[in-house]
Amino acid sequence: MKIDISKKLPRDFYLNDTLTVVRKLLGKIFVRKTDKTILAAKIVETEAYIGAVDESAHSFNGETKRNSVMFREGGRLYVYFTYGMYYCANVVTEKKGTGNAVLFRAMEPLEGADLFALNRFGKTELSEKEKINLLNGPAKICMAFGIDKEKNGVDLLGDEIFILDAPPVKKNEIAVSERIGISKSKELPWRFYIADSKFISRR
DNA sequence: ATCAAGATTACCT
DNA sequence: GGTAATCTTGATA
Repeated sequence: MKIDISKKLPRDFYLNDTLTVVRKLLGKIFVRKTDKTILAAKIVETEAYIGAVDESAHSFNGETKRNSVMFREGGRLYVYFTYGMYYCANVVTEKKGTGNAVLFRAMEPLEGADLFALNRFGKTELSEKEKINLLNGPAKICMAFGIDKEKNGVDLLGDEIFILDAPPVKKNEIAVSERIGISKSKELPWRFYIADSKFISRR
């Protein structure tokens, strides 16, 4: 797969309404470039977190040291540490000060399978089940891409981590549900995924 | 200063 | 389906 920088999503994409961005991100290509390697995957599952009304959003009680990136202008990566051992990655949305973001929950590997495999399982020969499990959870994505707190706040309009445009997923191919793994504001139907993808997280 | 909870995962029966 | 692992953060005192 060729990486065409001209297709990088522009700032305006991220400044749209969060519930628009959370759907439009489905099908887009998340990319991390390092010196010699390119990692790329198709986004197949996302969740919206909207600070003003969402008790489960990290930003709900206002800005803190941990969540400060959520309050910056849309288009940056918000990476947080949780459960003592995992990182999860979001993209910040909307204008500065709003405290909104979209969590990446699952992706389909496109480029860099060997490095994904090494980062996740310490080997390159994977079973079919392991191949499916490479990126099908928010912390798995960070493990596979090598994303940790060093990447918190990185601008997705830069050259290391960015998202490429791709044809939109048809509305009737997008499924909606309640979000996973939260205890507050559970009723909000803000999880979106490509209905027929094998690579979504479960539970 | 102390403490409980957590946007999870892997492994168990 | 159940739970241990593991530790930072934010809230409360």
